[in-house]
Amino acid sequence: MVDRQKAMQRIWKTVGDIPSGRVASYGQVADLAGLPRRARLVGYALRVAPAGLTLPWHRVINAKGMISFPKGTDSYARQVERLADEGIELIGGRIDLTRYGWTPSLDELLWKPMLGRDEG
DNA sequence: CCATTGACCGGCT
DNA sequence: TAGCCGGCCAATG
Repeated sequence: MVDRQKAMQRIWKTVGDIPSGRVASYGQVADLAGLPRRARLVGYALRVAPAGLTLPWHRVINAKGMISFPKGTDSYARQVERLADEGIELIGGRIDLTRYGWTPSLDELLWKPMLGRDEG
């Protein structure tokens, strides 16, 4: 249906739509990008993303609410720090999805501005 | 072409 | 919380 390249572009766009202070799972990003069951492709797309493309990759975590990089790696540390900068903290290595999980409204799905939204 | 390896997911124990 | 399993899809040897 969708070319791999096109699919990845959709993924990059969707990731770019995740508001600051919120997180989305790989599966959720795939779903919002119109690519159900393609969570793994999201991970791949982020990995091969062009260096010139600045994406909020740190806002993408796995469905368990945990960072998918092995703990102790530099990547893991960077992600934790970036999340902390946005007020997102880990408790027991996990992020509270009910609190920080991105729940895009219909408006957000239709017109996709990069306006930050106030958070509770 | 088969096997292995991922920035994954959901269900079950 | 932690582990195992089957499903999923793309890249690599």
